[in-house]
Amino acid sequence: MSKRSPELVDDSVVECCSPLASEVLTEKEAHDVARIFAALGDPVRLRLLSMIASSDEACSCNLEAPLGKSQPTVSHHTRILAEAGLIVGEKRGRWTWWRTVPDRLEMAARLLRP
Amino acid sequence: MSKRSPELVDDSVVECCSPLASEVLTEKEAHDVARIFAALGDPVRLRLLSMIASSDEACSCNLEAPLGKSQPTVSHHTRILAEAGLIVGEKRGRWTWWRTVPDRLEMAARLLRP
DNA sequence: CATACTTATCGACGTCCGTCAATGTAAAGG
DNA sequence: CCTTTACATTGACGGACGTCGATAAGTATG
Repeated sequence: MSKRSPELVDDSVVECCSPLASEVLTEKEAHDVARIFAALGDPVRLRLLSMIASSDEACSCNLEAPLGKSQPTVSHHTRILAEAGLIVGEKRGRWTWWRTVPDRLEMAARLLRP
Repeated sequence: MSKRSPELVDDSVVECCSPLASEVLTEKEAHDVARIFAALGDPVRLRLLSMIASSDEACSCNLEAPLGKSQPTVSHHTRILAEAGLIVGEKRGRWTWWRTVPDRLEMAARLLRP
């Protein structure tokens, strides 16, 4: 999909982490989890994710205008969300349709709340 | 507590946000929430938070060594976590004791999971 | 007070991030 | 084919971030 850094966040993270409080994160766990939260740590990406989650499928063409960002910028952000495993894109005909990955959101939530 | 940017994340955020999916975040909501997730988006801060959460109170003196970071760096990170409302520090005697703020973690989790 | 100790702040450095114009790529429809 | 459409990638720029040494500010103890 991309030449450099196709690197998705390791899937083992999904299994790995019981709530933060139960045990101290290792360095690797912290690194992987941080990438997920970092993806959530930008206002534009949060609104992007929010838009996708609200209408359970969204194509990029509907995202640029409400965000007020350029097409490359939107593409950049969808990529980061996708690499964090929070959304997935499916190309159908002309458009790419984005959906959230509930398991991933669930997993992130589980880290914060027992 | 600090000369510049004592600016905590607006508390109204705690009320504001139903799950991401239910309604598209406004720009302000996204901005405030992003600061919280951004605070979680660094491996060192995650381990820091994890350590504090595990032993429900921790003093900075116990944090530097296991993190392998300098004292100013640890101080920097505790400050960011505190400004995000995720931890609070209490000065008792010589040391500052840090605790997590369960409501904040709960709120962040609620955004991700209905 | 003087000293030791703990934490916060400052200044500097290198790196990463968000942004966009320009360009590339791939598919659809004539 | 060629044009149009949708999206990705590149390159560049400014700003934010993580880090640490040095230093300041605050607090216990002699």
